[in-house]
Amino acid sequence: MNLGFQDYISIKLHKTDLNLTNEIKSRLEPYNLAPEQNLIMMLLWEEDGLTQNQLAQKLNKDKTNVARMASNLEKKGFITRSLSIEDRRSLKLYLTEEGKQLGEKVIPIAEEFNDVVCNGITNEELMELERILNKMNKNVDQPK
Amino acid sequence: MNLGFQDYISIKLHKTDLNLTNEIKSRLEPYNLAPEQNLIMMLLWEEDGLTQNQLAQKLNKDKTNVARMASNLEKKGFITRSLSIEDRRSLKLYLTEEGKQLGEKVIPIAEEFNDVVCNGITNEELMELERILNKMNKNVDQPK
DNA sequence: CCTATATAGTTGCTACACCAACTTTTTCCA
DNA sequence: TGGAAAAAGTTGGTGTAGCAACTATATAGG
Repeated sequence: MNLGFQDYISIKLHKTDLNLTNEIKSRLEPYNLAPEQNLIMMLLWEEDGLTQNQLAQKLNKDKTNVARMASNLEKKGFITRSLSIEDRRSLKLYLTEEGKQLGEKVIPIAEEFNDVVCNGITNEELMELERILNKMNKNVDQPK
Repeated sequence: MNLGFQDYISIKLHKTDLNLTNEIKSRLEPYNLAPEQNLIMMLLWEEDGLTQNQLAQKLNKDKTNVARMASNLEKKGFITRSLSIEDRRSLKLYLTEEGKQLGEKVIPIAEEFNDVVCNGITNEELMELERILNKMNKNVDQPK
């Protein structure tokens, strides 16, 4: 076969991902929010009071990462963590007033970023892209 | 607009990238090679004697990462680093015998991985995917 | 019931990823 | 030609990312 470095689709994907991550990182910097911390906040803005475990599943991440990111968000004052009453093993994350207000500034930034990324790309292309990404995910079978 | 968490294309891309990275990571583990270290090796297997700076450009990465990865590869015995004669600021990386032999085992792994990722995906789809990724890269304008 | 197992979270470890600040050469031009 | 600016690497700092091993709680079966 003999593929060259440029021929690996995973490498191209990886580069694009890094590119996008860098861009959103710089856009969020003024708000003292790192990209992955923002993902947690986005989920909390949609539904307050999620546990770390629920977040880990939605984000598809190792629970250790979520724990550390949540800890950082708590230090920054955007959320509080309290033991769940139903299950005292788990921590529920709640937005602080500051965290709620942050959403009003940051959500528009995220939507604007999405617009920029999708500029000149049709809906059909986006759906095609999703379809292909899903195929790849299934192919490597890390079950989400 | 009010996008939900699931609607951001960059998030989907990111998840797929992490998925693929995890898979190749576990495949390379038996060879004592981390995914990004492997990218450096792939470039050296194509062309021995590249400088760290050249690698950083090809990989689209910060020079600090390349420096540390190269240092790790040196510790593992896969490469040596020597000052360039033409420009004594730069370090050239050369494969050791062990590094060369590693390629004969790892390149097939990488190609097999690529096959798995692309399973059930047509060439047209791959080209479409690349086209869209390129658009996104241009849109965020990190000039590659 | 009460131990075996599972689950939520934390800590320690390695590997990216980028920035800022620094050293050492090189280059450029006034 | 000599000093400013640029370029290649390194170091230190923060923020992911996943694994292994650990604590604490919850659940299930004998």
